[in-house]
Amino acid sequence: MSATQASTDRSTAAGKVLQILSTFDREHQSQTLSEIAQRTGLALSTAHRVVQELAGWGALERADDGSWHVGLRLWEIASGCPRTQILRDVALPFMQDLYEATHENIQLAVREGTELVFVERIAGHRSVELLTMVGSRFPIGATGMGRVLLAHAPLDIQEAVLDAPLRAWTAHTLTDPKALRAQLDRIRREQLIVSDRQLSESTVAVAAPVRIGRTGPVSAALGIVIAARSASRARGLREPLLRAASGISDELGRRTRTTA
Amino acid sequence: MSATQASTDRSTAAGKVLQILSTFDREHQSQTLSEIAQRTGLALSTAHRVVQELAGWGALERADDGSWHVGLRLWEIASGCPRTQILRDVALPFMQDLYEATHENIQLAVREGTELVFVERIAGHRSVELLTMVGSRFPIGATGMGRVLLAHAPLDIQEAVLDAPLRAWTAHTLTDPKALRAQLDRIRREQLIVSDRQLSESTVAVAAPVRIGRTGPVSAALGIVIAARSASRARGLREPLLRAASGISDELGRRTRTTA
DNA sequence: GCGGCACTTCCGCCTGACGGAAACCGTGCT
DNA sequence: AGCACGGTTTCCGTCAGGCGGAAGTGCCGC
Repeated sequence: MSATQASTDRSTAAGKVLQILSTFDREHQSQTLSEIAQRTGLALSTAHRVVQELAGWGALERADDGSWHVGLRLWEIASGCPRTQILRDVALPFMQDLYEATHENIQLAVREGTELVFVERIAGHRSVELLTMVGSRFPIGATGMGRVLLAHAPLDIQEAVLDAPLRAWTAHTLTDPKALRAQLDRIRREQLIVSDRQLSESTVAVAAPVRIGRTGPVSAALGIVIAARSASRARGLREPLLRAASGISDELGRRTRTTA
Repeated sequence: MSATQASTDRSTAAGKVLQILSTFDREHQSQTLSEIAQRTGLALSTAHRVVQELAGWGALERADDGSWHVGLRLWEIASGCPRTQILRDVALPFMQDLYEATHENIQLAVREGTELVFVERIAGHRSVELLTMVGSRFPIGATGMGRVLLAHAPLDIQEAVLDAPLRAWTAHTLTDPKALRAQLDRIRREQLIVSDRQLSESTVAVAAPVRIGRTGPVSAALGIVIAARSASRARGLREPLLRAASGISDELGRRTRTTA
């Protein structure tokens, strides 16, 4: 009976729903029933039944070509996720202003575990091509924004990241734990980081922490990403970035105080 | 069989997951286990088990005070919802420009059934207080943006809305089906609507359809919402709104062509 | 027509979900 | 301290609902 499912053991009913939903990741936003069955390891008939049920609820929708994708209803529910919603509501106007002042890519991200998740982004037509999009994940050590979050993360997280080998995304990526540790110290001192071509050869980022209230815990990172060829502009972005970040922090503090 | 499952039949396993997720609506973004059990009608122990499982997966998260809310993982998956994602990706830069030109509330919405769902919004610090937020639903007949979508919806939807009694949200809301029908005609002719205090006494909206390609099906509505007291400005917003809407339409057409 | 593919439906076996009940907290009141 | 209470967690016997193999359907393309 179901002998060899060592690590793939997801036999609970709720688990099946989650398994199926999880297949709809960045690379597979739209897939056929058989793909779903394949990727989850479920029997076709089982996948079919669950998918039908999810569809009946609006959690999945079917495209004209017969493939499935995440439905509007699920998006609605999920868009109420407080981690992102409060943050977005509060941050957007500030990001707005920042964009208007700089016309560069403005990004907002939170930490989950040892990864960075992008929550919101403002970009004009003619901005740099970015690897990142809303909802995508990156290892926390690889980007300026990630390092900001890492610098303020619980110690066990920091150690975990520093102990693991650091991947070199570009020729400039810091891979020496010592150097990274020093950089984290500096972030804590200066509340800011200028990150030069760490994730991609063509981009430079400036990033700062967003807190809950002026001195509260760090809940997100705000960053500006510019083309590496105009790296000289980075210096001028520090001031507006810090202003925006502390504006968001203050507003977050105000809201959570009254809410709680 | 399965004869009389009128409304109370929610006995499937996947159903329980969905029932629970559905409780996390606009008004209940954060709730305790007992609330969930109550609102779903599930036994406490059952709710507990399922919630635990969802939490194990990151679909739900627990706040410091012990209450539950939607988790980041679910948000990530759902943020891949094509209906909203493609739209947002394409539309944001244009909404951006539009905001910069007008400094008013810029909103983007899609239709689902006979309802309007807000997908994205750009708003400055000092903008009008709005009833709407990203992810919220409204009856499609009540707003300018909704009527734009209604005007281009399948006929059965149109009839369904026109046949049902129209709620008067304000003293100015159109409630006569004849008048509404005329307005829909006009929207189709002019590709634009100025909607005067239909949903709230304090706001006026200008809205236009967003298509897939220049002549494709209408997939969303783009709108600008301003304070009713500055209604005179509405006229000047028509041009930029139409420009932005057709910009988005063109870009959408381009992308879906290459993707498909 | 025929084989192949992707999806849908059927149905009997059996497992994993169900929920009542009881234990386990933390908190506030006396 | 003792107690009562609301919310949460664990346990476990019963049994209904999920499971998936297999057969049926519909749709190409050869």
